[in-house]
Amino acid sequence: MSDAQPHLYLVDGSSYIFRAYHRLPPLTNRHGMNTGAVYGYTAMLWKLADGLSKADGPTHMAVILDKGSSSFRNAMYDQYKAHRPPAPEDLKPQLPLIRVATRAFSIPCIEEEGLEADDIIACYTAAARQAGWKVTIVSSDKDLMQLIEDDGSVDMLDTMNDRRIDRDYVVEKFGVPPQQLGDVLALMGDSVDNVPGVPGIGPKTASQLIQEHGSLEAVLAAAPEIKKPKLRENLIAHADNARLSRELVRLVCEMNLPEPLEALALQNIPEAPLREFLEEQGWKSLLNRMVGQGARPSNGERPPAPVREAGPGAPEAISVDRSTYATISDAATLGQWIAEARAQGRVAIDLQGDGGHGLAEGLAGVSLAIGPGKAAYVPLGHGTPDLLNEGPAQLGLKEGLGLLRPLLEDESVLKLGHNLKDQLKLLAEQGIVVSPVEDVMLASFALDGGRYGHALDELVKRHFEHECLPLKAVCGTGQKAIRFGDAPIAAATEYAAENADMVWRLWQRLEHRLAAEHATRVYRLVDLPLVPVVGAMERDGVKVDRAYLAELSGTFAAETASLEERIFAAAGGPFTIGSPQQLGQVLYDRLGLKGGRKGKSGNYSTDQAELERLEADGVEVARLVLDWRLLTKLRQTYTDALQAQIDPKSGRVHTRYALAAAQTGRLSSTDPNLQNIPIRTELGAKIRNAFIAEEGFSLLSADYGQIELRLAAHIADVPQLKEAFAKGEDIHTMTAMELFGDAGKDSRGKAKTINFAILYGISSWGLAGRLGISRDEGKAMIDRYFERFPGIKDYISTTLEKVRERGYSETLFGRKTHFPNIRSSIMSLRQGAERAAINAPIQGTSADIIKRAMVRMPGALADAGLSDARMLLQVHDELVFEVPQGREEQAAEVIRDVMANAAAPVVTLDVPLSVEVGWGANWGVAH
DNA sequence: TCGATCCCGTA
DNA sequence: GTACGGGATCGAG
Repeated sequence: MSDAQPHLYLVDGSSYIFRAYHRLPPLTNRHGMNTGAVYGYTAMLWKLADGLSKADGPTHMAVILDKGSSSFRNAMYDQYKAHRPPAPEDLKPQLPLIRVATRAFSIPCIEEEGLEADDIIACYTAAARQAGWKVTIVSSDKDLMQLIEDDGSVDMLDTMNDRRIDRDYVVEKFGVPPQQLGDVLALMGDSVDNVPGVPGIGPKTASQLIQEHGSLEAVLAAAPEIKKPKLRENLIAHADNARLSRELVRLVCEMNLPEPLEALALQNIPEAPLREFLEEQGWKSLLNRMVGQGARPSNGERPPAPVREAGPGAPEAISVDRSTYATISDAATLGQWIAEARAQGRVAIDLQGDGGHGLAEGLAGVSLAIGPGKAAYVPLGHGTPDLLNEGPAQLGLKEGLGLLRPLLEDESVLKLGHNLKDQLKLLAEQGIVVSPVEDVMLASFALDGGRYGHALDELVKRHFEHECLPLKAVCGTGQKAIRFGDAPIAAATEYAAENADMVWRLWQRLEHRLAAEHATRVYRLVDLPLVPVVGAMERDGVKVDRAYLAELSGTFAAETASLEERIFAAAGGPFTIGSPQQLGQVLYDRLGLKGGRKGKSGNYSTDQAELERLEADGVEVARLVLDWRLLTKLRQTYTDALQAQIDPKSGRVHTRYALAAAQTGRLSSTDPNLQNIPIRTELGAKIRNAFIAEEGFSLLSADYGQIELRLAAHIADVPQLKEAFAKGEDIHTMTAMELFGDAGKDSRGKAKTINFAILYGISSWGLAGRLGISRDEGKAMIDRYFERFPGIKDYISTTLEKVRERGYSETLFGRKTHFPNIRSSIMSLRQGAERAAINAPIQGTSADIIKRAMVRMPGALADAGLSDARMLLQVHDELVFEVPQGREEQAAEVIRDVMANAAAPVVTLDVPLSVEVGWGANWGVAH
């Protein structure tokens, strides 16, 4: 190591320990004390000290801690950090251990009464800079980011997420450089430290304002001219709070250094005290690392890094010149391209529709790519046929598709596409069955699910840092939008050919990862084969009784009108009932009702729970509004909207299923969403009766009973649950008996709530809210549940451990869902990710199973001589079919069989899957 | 015309 | 507490 510039590492010990406590799994030392956080802390110090001889590693190091509970900021503002919950019980005894651990490393530990760690860090940073040293602050606290210097002389290291935080990071995250960060933080406030900020201003607005005006004072000065009324008022009314907040977030250095800089030199660490500490704690793995290494755990030997998969990797820079794309308007040229595609054995294709959603309205053209940058557009339906003008030179639809058909159907030529479902649907209408195919959207979904969206332009941006020509640049937007087929051919070529080009390049990049990252099974055996199946469901659509819906609409409307009158009478005048803002004002300001709860936008909450609370207090208008909401919701969202969605050509409703939208692997349904048709309320359930079978057919509904609980029983290996399912017992009753020793209505209801809470990633707070009990009672109930069903507890901890280590969860079939926030330093994000990570394997396995059933269904029906039976809808655990009358029993047998055995042979479940089947003239009676 | 927010329907 | 999509309102452009 040369005598280069000294480099001081300042470790923000207090904040580290809190974060470590929340994110690391609990760990018990040999005295039965939880030491997870201290262990994490020790491992971190180890790693840092290990950098002594490394480039950019520390030459000097100190740990800075908070001391005492109040600082000069409390004198400034007595509410500062007032709402901080006390440290969790099992963290408290760990706090003094930090000092012990730090001493064991012979690293100085600095704390000062009345000063927060942040201020001490600011002081040392200033002193070290003055001495010409480099400083790295080991923390992820945003307040400390104010200290970062543009020239790199001060940066931060977030060891939790293993990343350097520098000026660019701050600019990216907050929109301003570190020098202006304090102003942004002052505006946005901090609910954890109870820094007030300005109401209604969050990170986004704060950053925008400071960027615009340069400083907090400038923002406050300009406040009267700000256009947005709410923002203006808040800025003026809370200017003092903003200034106070500015002082609260300011880091101050008003102390003499308790230890001189030179005293912080990092030495080789003496072995004895460290060994003693590790032995005391019983941390064998760290002890073993010391063996033969001397005390300093360096000498090049690092513990093996956790196994991480490749991931999307760094973006690959590409150069794209859209002007080189070809437009093909004659048969000879197209023939040459087709020949070259044949020679390559693969071709990327993209179809351009004519308007409306997806490709429903017909074909404007086809683009092809036969290599990176080698792409062309074949217009087929541009311009409107016109007796006087010929329109643009192009191959006609018939001729063009005639030439392309042999290529598209050639089994020896691989067709690459993005979201091929919609394109294959359209070609199928022309009688062209494309095979074989690969879909980059689905490949990306299988590889990078949960990481980001899988739209083509987003994938291109992520993988190539390239911006695709947006469709609106070609077709415009809104009312003035034109059909793709009416766009100028030159622009259409740039857009369409680029898409095919990008598909080609993406497949090159994704293909090899499928096998390497074990995503092949989900991609090839589940999602890809589902494409034509779902395409057929969309094409077939479901018949809807328009007259019946219209009648319901009428009834609902009349009912709504009378409710409206009564609401206005009770409210003392008309207002927009549908506006939560106005409703809140009427209830709490005009009528003066008590107990209004305001959300962060400053409006009163008027959601169902609040209105029900008012209703219980005898407020009649609350009941009326609830009824009004139910009726308007049903009318607007269902009876009216559904009528509008009936395709005039088929008289049926053709929903569209998104295959790569839901993180867990579920399908989603849009335009209209047929996966949220009402059923729970009596009134809502009437809407299901509008879904009817074609003349001579019945609607048949088959749904899995409690599939997610069954999967939880299997995955978490809970003997009692598995046994109950095997015997066909009522699962919630069984749970109630286990938990409470009785299965009265009340107990069973509670048990049911807990069972669901488990699936959703339980928290004592959430359960308490749901059951209307205290948090402690909720906690006790969860503890009891874990005690009775230890498998569930193990499942949760091992799942989280795995996700933290690898970054993703997996279903029984190997579908991965990534959780980028699982190690976030922002608690709410992290906890959200944890709940989702607990739920994803269960919800995702259920999605895999029903998808496998769907893939097998058409063949199974055909084999049974039921090719007239059609699968129409999927609602997560339910499939809806149209079956010829008189064949219902037989179809039910086949369907039940396919669904119940859909996990096999890949996965053998310890619990049976039950399938309930019903049928009738409409969905309401079938379900 | 667009995005954010609130509210609410399903599994 | 999980996973979605969509309607209305509101405020901005």
